[in-house]
Amino acid sequence: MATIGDVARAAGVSLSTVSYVISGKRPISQPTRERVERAIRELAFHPHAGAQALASARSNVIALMVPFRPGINVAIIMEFVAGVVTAARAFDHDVLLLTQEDIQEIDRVAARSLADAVIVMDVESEDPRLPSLRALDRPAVLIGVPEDTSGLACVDLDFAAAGRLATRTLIDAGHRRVALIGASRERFERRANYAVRMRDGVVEQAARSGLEVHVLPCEPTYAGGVDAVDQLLAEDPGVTGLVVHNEAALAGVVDALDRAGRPVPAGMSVVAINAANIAEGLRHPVDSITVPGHDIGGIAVQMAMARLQQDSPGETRLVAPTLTPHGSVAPPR
Amino acid sequence: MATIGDVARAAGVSLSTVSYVISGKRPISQPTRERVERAIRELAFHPHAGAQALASARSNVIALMVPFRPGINVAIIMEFVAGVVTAARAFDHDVLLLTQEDIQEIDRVAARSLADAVIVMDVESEDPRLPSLRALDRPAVLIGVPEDTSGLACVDLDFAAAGRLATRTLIDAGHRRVALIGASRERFERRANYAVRMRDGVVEQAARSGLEVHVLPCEPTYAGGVDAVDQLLAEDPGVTGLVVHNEAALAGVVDALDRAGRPVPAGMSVVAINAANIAEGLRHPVDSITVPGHDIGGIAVQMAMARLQQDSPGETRLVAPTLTPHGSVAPPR
DNA sequence: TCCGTATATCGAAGCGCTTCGAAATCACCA
DNA sequence: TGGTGATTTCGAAGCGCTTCGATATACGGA
Repeated sequence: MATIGDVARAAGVSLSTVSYVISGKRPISQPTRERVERAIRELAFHPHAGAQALASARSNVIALMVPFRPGINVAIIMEFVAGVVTAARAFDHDVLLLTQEDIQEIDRVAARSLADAVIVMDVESEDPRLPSLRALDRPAVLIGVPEDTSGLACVDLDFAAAGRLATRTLIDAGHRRVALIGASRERFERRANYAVRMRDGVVEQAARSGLEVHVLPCEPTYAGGVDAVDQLLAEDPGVTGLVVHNEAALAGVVDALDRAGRPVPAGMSVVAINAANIAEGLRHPVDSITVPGHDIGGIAVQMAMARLQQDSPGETRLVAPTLTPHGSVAPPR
Repeated sequence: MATIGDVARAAGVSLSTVSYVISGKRPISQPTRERVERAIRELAFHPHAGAQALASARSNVIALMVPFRPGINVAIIMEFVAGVVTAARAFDHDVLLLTQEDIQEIDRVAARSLADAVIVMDVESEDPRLPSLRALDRPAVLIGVPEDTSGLACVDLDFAAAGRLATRTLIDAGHRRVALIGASRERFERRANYAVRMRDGVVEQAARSGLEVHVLPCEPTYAGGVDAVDQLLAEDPGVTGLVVHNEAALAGVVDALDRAGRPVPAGMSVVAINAANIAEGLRHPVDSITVPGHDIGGIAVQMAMARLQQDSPGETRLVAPTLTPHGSVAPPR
């Protein structure tokens, strides 16, 4: 494996000149630079990551903490991850994978100077990792918005806006009785921020039109969706517009509506919030606000990089939702 | 951030003694070791990863190349990843994430000494990465089995055995007409090894009982499953046992059988191969051979670690399948 | 008592890079 | 022609750790 010394010898310059050619931190004359670059190419030189990290106090690695606990929405997680990796590479950084099982991993990675910055996914309202993250001596970016964001950098979909958008779509189509099939009761009880913000958005938008919303928590399974529909139609058969914020239950919801003689969209208009590539796999495709996981992951990296340049104050960035129609919203009959 | 020098001073020993206490590569007397360990604890010392990598020529990092291309089975990917990370941490290694977009990433990571070993997921029969992997100057483990495994370390589910097991389950229940709804035509045409091996296992097991198998490729969507069932029932209504090796289509298959008056299991017995946590989300749960992604990921790490100790010859490890019944197999009516 | 052997610890070199200050070179003008 | 400042390159120190050979100490046997 060639070293920077080999390159220097081949190009007939000093070690430091090669280093400056690579980093661009000092001006190097055109001819010298060309000789060095040629030597680098010919020797297929790649700087030793450890040596670089040691000398420069920068690892060029971002740590990414991914939730692996069961029940998590895998598709969307993968999108985030892909977005983070892609963006990180664009900044010439690599991504180190951490699991959520052990909070201490954050500190270990920082203390060992393994990573320059940390991105944490799936942050909850009262996340146990918040103290560590606040105390961390390097940039941290949270995907998800905790209750108290002071001093933190956060990014997420604007779930309140998504709730409003979904609801407005139904109302604009003429629906006057609207329901929300949301996250599981457990999520609401733990005050999972996305679930709460979403619900508040739906309720608020409906209130603007003088409407009330029937809110049903729902287990994140096919059966959960079926149960929620059964319950809804029993308690409130006049509902004609439905917002579904529960990806795993969506198929069950659609099927149950079908079997109840309320097929989408003739018998029930539906708007869902979910990961991309879900809406198409259903018996009846559903208008969707997809979580732009790739974009959000990219923004998280940008925020981390910015904070690596200069430490910035806390900031929460909420990405605006967009709705993709699939013909599941029709006027009420 | 404390350095090993701080620890040495605090414990009143030399630098090298601290290093040997940490690595255990030379015997250190009990009292000395205790003093050093106390100093480490009190200073919260963590060795600098870059310095360690530089001095020891070992980064303690495994690179993991994950497929992010669309259409991939996300759930199972996540299981692999989780298995790899968990196992890696058990060996005191971290995991660096690479995407499949760029083959050169493997070489870059190796040349920079960023990773000690590489694990590559979703390897195809004629994978474009095979040359790089064969030429690599450090251990590589493939998840998936290419056509020519010479000199390579591979691990995967034993799909042929899975095919035999699924088929035997149906035959033992009394079924004499059996079909396979498999991967997409495109997968078969590209000779995706898992698709082919699975099919061969099914066909072989059936042949042992003197039976033939109706094999249908199937698009990996809900609609694909519906289409496959329609086609099957049209062409071969006498089929009573079905093996489904197409996770995304499974829901469509089950629903289509339902609507065709052939509900599972009364009208059709079904065994599926899929990721865990899929079978339960269906209208009718289905007997499943789940891909043990977590285990396979762990084995991949073990293989990499073993090859870090001493280079071993090529080896392919196939994990035996296990079937979890969910009541979707009944005697033919 | 002295030597050989085993055990425990030390010291220094070196891993491959970055970075700072200084040296060398050059152009230009007085 | 010498001096000045700007431009380009060099040299050496140092980042924090590992590891090899050497030293120091202890112990048992002759």
